[in-house]
Amino acid sequence: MDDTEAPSALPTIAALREHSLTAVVQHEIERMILAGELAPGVRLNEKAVADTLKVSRGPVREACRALAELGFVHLIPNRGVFIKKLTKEDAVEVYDLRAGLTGLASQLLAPMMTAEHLDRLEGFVGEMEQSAESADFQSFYPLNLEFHDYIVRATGNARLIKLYRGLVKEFHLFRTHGLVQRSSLLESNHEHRDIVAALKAKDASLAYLVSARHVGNGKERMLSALDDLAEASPARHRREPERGRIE
Amino acid sequence: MDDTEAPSALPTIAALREHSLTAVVQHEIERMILAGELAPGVRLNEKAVADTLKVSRGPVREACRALAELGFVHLIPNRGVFIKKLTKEDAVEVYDLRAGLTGLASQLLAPMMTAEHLDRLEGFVGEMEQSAESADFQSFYPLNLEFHDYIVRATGNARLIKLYRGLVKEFHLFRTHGLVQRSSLLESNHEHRDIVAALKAKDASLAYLVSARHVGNGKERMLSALDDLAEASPARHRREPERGRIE
DNA sequence: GTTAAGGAAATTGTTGACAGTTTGCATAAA
DNA sequence: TTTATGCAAACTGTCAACAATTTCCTTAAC
Repeated sequence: MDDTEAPSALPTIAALREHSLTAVVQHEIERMILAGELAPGVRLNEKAVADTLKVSRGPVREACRALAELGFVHLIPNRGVFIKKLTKEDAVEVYDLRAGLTGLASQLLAPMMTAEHLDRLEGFVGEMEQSAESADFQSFYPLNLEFHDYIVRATGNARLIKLYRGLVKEFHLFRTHGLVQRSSLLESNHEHRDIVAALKAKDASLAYLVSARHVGNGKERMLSALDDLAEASPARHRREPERGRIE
Repeated sequence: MDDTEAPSALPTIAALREHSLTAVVQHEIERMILAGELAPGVRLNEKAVADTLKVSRGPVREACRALAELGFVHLIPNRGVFIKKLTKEDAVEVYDLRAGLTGLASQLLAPMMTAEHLDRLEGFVGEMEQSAESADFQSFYPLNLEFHDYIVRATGNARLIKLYRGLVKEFHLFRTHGLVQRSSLLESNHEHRDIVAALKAKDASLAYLVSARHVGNGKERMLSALDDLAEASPARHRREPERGRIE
């Protein structure tokens, strides 16, 4: 089974033909949201977006429909599309789901573990160990992403892969919104070792447990960090971002 | 801003305003797919759909974009939208995911179980018991759906609820395509009792295990049934549905 | 008989325009 | 000053038309 998706081999012809205007617009809006260029809660002005991207409103509207289904924006009839606002409750939801899917991926992979899988995973853990020891969050973070993505990919379950990556994107949103802190790198990587060990032993139940708990620990760290934050500035009431326009 | 408005007296106006043409079209196409009126693999003729529903192509295209993100249709640039074909591999994917999400829901609900939760769940199991004893699949099936949906709903995790219900819809598709058989009702309900028992004991790990296994058993029954089917008519090669038009 | 080429028809991609609704401002009344 | 009212601008919802691409049928060559 080929579980490694070709990164970007020959996007020459295929890329141009695969990318309709709508797809490009969708990708661009998604990028803007993930990059924080579109603040949560603001309304997307269809015409403004269309003019900026040099297209008509049709593709923009189609892209927004897709993004709404993906959960990045919210549609209100006759009002327009609004960038989804993410609350602490949303973070909890995403963490819980991510824990479940991460655990499920490990559980599914455990019985089909190959030597190559083990090699790759141990490679990631080794690299992360180095990053963690030098407290290099910059290099640790993408490795961490790739480690978990690799496990999910290796299951071969396309739906699981899609859902998981969607959650990871939402998770990125929390980072840009400052809801996530850098956790203890060494501690995190120790949990990675536990995951690999369970996979190596082909113990599906254990693999689920340690994987789900790994994400769950991240959730707990976030919640306690948020509580600390609230304690530091207790009377701070939430500011409601009003409607606004892009550009 | 405290608008002391009457709770939810007239959904008539709200309902109309909530439903844009696009939403109606999306719902209608989804219904046609789930009802089997649109066969897998066939192309959706935008103009034909638009004419049938008495709308222009714009809303149809927007609806299709949303349905593509939901996984019901597949978009091929310059070719059109195609109803997703579901294979045995798809069924396995959906089963595995559904097992994971079902397990996750039980795991999340376990620590927050209330007396009312227990009451409702035991009620469902009791009703299913009656249906199972009289081999009344017709009444058992919706009860079974509601039992599981209730557990998922009770978690309060909106994303989990949405994903789970999406999978259930896909699962319905397999039923209409004959990939799923009526399993042993009594056996299935016995597993329901195990789930409720684990939830009652607030044992999250056990709740996950029995819930996930419950769905996993369904998967195994489907696979073995499929194998039997293949054995019965061995040389039957899969017919490739060609492109076609609706109506 | 099979394969290749050409062109017409059908279909999708995209655009601009119009209708209905919402928003915001200005004016007026209390 | 505050609150209501009405009008104008802006925006979304929808549609019909045009452009680009694909599909299909006909014709011709081997």
